[in-house]
Amino acid sequence: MVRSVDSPLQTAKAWSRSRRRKQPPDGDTRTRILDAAEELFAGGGYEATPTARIAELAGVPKGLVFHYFPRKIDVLISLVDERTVVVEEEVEADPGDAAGALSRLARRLPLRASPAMRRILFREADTHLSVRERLSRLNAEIIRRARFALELALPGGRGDAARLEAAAATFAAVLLYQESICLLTGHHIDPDAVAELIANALH
Amino acid sequence: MVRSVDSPLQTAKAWSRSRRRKQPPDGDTRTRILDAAEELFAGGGYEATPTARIAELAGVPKGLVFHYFPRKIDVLISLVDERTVVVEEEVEADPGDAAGALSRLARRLPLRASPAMRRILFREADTHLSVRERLSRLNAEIIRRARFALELALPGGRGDAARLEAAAATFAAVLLYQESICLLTGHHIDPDAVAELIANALH
Amino acid sequence: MVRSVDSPLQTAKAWSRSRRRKQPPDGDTRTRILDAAEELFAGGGYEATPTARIAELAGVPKGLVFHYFPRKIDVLISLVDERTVVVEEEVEADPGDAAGALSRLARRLPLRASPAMRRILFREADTHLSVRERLSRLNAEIIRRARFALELALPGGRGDAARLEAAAATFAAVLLYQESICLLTGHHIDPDAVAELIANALH
Amino acid sequence: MVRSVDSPLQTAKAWSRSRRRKQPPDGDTRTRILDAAEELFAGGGYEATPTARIAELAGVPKGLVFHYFPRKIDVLISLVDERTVVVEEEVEADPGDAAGALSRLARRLPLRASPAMRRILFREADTHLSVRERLSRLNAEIIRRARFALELALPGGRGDAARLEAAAATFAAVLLYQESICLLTGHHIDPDAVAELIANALH
DNA sequence: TATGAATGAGCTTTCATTCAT
DNA sequence: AATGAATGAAAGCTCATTCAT
Repeated sequence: MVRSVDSPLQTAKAWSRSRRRKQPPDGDTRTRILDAAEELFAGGGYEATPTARIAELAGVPKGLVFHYFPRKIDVLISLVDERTVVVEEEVEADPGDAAGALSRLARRLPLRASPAMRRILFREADTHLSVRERLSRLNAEIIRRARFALELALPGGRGDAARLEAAAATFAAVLLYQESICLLTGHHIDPDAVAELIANALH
Repeated sequence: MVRSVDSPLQTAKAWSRSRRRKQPPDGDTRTRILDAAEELFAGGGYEATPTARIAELAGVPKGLVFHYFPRKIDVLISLVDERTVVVEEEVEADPGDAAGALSRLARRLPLRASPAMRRILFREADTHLSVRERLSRLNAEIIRRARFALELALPGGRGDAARLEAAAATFAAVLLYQESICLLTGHHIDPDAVAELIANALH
Repeated sequence: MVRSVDSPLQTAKAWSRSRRRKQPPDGDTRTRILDAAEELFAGGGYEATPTARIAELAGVPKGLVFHYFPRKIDVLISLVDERTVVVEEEVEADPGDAAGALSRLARRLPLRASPAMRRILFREADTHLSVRERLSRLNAEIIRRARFALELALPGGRGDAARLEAAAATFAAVLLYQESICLLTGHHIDPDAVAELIANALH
Repeated sequence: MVRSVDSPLQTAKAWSRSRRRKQPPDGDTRTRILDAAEELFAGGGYEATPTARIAELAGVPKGLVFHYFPRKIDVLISLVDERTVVVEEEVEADPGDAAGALSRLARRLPLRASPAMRRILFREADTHLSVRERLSRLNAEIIRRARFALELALPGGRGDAARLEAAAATFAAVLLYQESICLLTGHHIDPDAVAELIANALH
């Protein structure tokens, strides 16, 4: 069964609840290590997190972490690899309602990842290539979908391609960073309002 | 279109040239240490940069770094404190031209900081409170100015306050993170296009 | 007069010989570290002894010291905690012979500790609270025993309580510091002579 | 004018009051450095006191300390040399009253030194030879005087020489360390009571 | 005499990683 | 798979001492 991500605004608590239901009671050792790393990387950052604390939080001996993940960076790589899935599937169009389509995109990012993993994805993007690539694909996918939604709603002008591209990229940027912005500056942005805004802008 | 020297997109080299001309000669050892730290923090991140490498790049003995900055974090704090100035001054209004005003805001962020310092500001926001606060103030100032520019151009509707706020916040988010997005994902966003987009959206 | 093996004046070499025979084999790495620390702390003092030299003398890598003792001070604390036992048990009285009882107390301090540990106990008393507390308890115990020995030998006067207390405290002070005095000033004090002296004084 | 030390129990506050009266308002630079060192060495110990903190407390630049005292150890040496004077002068005898003579000795140690300096003398005895020597001389002088006081009061037996020596040494040990004992263990010893005790013991 | 920047050796401590069991 | 002791390189930081001014 697929982990659904109903909204980028889903809380961390709700996420872990939904995950825990589908897994063995405490999860196997490898999973517990990744769980611990996810929490710690999201909280204090990859560099500032010693492997010893990962092991401690996971409740496993220190040496075991290196049994599953030969180098520390492999924990991060595995985390991103296994716990951030960029969903690249086709979506049905809705010719009449660009704002609605964007709004849906905002509420359901093409990304299966916990809030913690989203944070890691943004924060550790320059720690390792694999993280950056994942983020890049996510960004591209959001842009692709936003462009698709907007194209249908537009009469199809000529020089409008550039504006459309800018609109899609803007929408992606806001979606990706609204969470970080809110965490860092306390300033909340309503994705639906942005969706409507962008859709309006192209009329 | 040509990027002016004042643009946030000016190169690192151009920045340091312009700064050196006007900074007081406050003993260049401390300055060299900060220069080195600025470069290294921007490149590899605060946590991943040993003080020894800062000293090495600055061409000073290791101990001297701690003469000026008792703790490593003080280097970061001083850097942000002294090299990122959020400009909070009044700007002239231009009632007729919201897009132009936003465009000008994009080209001339209310922030005096080198590209490297901007990178540090965004990247190390959760490393220390002082960085987060500076970023927060910058974000608030951009929103304030964007709101101001848009207000004048609007007929002055009733329930439009929320839309206006969302537009301003969106604009700020994109401006702040366009540079990071570009670096991380390679996807470039044209600030002028975003300015026009946002302005259009509110008509 | 021959110093018995139980005497506080037994040599360091004799002590370690006797200990090694009966100590449980509790992983000898930790023990070797403590042995080395005991020797070095006694010789040059806690502050003047680098952990690196402890490791070196113990024949273990530097990092291992911190595996067992997270902070340097923990080595001292553990040393005092595990290697200085203040014996607080009841002793049989000897009503007729106060001098003899004191003499026995002098020869057999209510303290199980090597000469080196005794030195550390006295020298590092203001380095850490735990050391001071141990020394305090030792002092109190000697006083308690001395008072007990003297009480029996006294006819049981009225205002003699104060004199008795002073005598006991004096005896304790001399016993505790005779070793230090001898080391520092070269002046030797015979505990037996002091015992006889104090006993006589109360008649 | 000579600094009088009326009693080993004179408080630190009283001492500094009496000294300040006879000196120029803040004392010259060298004096201020020694004052600061005296306070810090007494408080935290020689090894644990950085020269920088001495300078700071003295209110002089760091470099100046090394102008007056080329090596850190010279501060300690000068302190002991100049601020602990062992008084080796003849005293009038009082044939009838051994207890009184000892009591007077206790109240007026043959040592001109502040309480802080006394603490330094005992604590840093194995830090440097010159300190140890000073302590040794002080001990010897106390013993000499105690012996002198006791000799007169005794009938003058033959084998009593050893007992007399032990008594004198005991008295010295208690006097020297009563202050330390009190500080470390909180156990107070009344010098007068000890004086009477020792005097009684030899009858 | 006064000053504080400069120097570098050495300190405590951290940590990724290895390894024997 | 599991365990935690072992390892040593390197980190942040301290500090006595020097030196140019």
